[in-house]
Amino acid sequence: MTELERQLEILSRGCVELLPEGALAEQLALALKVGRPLRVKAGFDPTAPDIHLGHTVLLYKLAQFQRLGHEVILLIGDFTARIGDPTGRSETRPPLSEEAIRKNTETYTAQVFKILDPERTRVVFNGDWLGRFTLVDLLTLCAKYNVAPMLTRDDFSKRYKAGHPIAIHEFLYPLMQGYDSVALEPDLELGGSDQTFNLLVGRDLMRAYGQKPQSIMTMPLLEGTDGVRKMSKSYGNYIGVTEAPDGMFGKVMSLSDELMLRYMELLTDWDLERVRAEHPMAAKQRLAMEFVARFHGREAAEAARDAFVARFSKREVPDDLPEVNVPCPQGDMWLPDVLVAAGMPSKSEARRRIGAGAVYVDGERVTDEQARLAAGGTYLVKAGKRSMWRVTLTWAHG
RNA sequence: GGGGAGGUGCCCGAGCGGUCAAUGGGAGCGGACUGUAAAUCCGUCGGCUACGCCUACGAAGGUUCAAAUCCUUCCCUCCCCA
Repeated sequence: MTELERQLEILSRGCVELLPEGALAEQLALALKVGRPLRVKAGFDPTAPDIHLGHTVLLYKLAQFQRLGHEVILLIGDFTARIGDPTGRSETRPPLSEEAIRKNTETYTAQVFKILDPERTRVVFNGDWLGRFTLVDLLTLCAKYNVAPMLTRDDFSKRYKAGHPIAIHEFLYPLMQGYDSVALEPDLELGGSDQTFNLLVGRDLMRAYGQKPQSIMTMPLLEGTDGVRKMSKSYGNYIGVTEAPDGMFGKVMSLSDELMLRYMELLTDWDLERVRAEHPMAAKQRLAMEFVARFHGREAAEAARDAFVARFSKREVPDDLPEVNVPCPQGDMWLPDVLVAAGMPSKSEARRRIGAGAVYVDGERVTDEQARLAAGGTYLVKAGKRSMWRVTLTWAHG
């Protein structure tokens, strides 16, 4: 396999589209011949405070470029975030405050370098040039694009036909994003598959400004832990990169087998054929380790795995059990009251769990709703697979 | 500007004077089976030591022995015409 083939294989893994066809191969061939790395741009609007695994699909791809020696430009859309990308929206986005953007930018950049090599990443902010745009600059920019292609976009055309408002500035979003490419002159821009239109506008604008148009690589939007909808905080199906090791490990372990392969495809460079031959659980543990290590380090990953295996595979009692101290005004306490004190949302819920046979005290299943625990003792209380505490009933005068 | 429809539990969505804490589906939760997977099956899904009581059907009032269901006002969504 030649170096060109090797790079092409790594880089094209998982991606949805490479436009125009064959462009990347040509660019790579030239880059290798001349010894000049490709300049790759990817933009992120700091519209949310934290990033999740879904965002890291692009970052991982950028890291792959880096490892092959290419130049990565990470564009922070601090200016474009103020408008908000209208892509896929059925209505105008509310604008973000500068304050929120600034804060998000901080956390973003911190989290991004868990994946990217900071030494080899150029971070730029589009506020640096878009913030200085004059009206003349803007008019020049606008003169280089047409309304017609804007209206062919699915989201805009739906809104237009339905008579829903499209604010003029929403047309400006793709133009500004495209202008970023004019300002940075990348060889290739990487984006989510929902960004295809915006990325193509970048090509058109570069051409219009007399530059060599960038090629385009789009990546799929990662499915969330439900395996259906795209990963998103608002769907609650996400794995955040700042999540605690144990929680992250557990979430990965509960992915379906099929989804696990999808995550591996997009977020690792592992040989999927080989993974398929493995026991799915072993493979999943490896993936969980990989993610935890990526964001929290090797040691944390090992600890998370050990805790997981002990707790769920061997069903041992974890040693970091939450300790709960419950003041007990009498000689003993009604079990549902104890459960509520430990963290159950309500006594009704506690009684339901007892009735369902989910409650164990010191390893013994309790099915009697009227059960009471004596004050002064410490008990191992379990109320379903995810709720377990070490409860101490402290005798206290009421 | 004119006309019409509607706001119900986490979500979707029935109910249109009592038998409604409110059918059904989804999500969630628990149990069984497991690899804390998927699939499947069963159960549960406002609160309260409960064959009863309290709080709930956009908000506030009102009519009734009795209202999610009727009336009034208000708030908010959506659709059609111009």
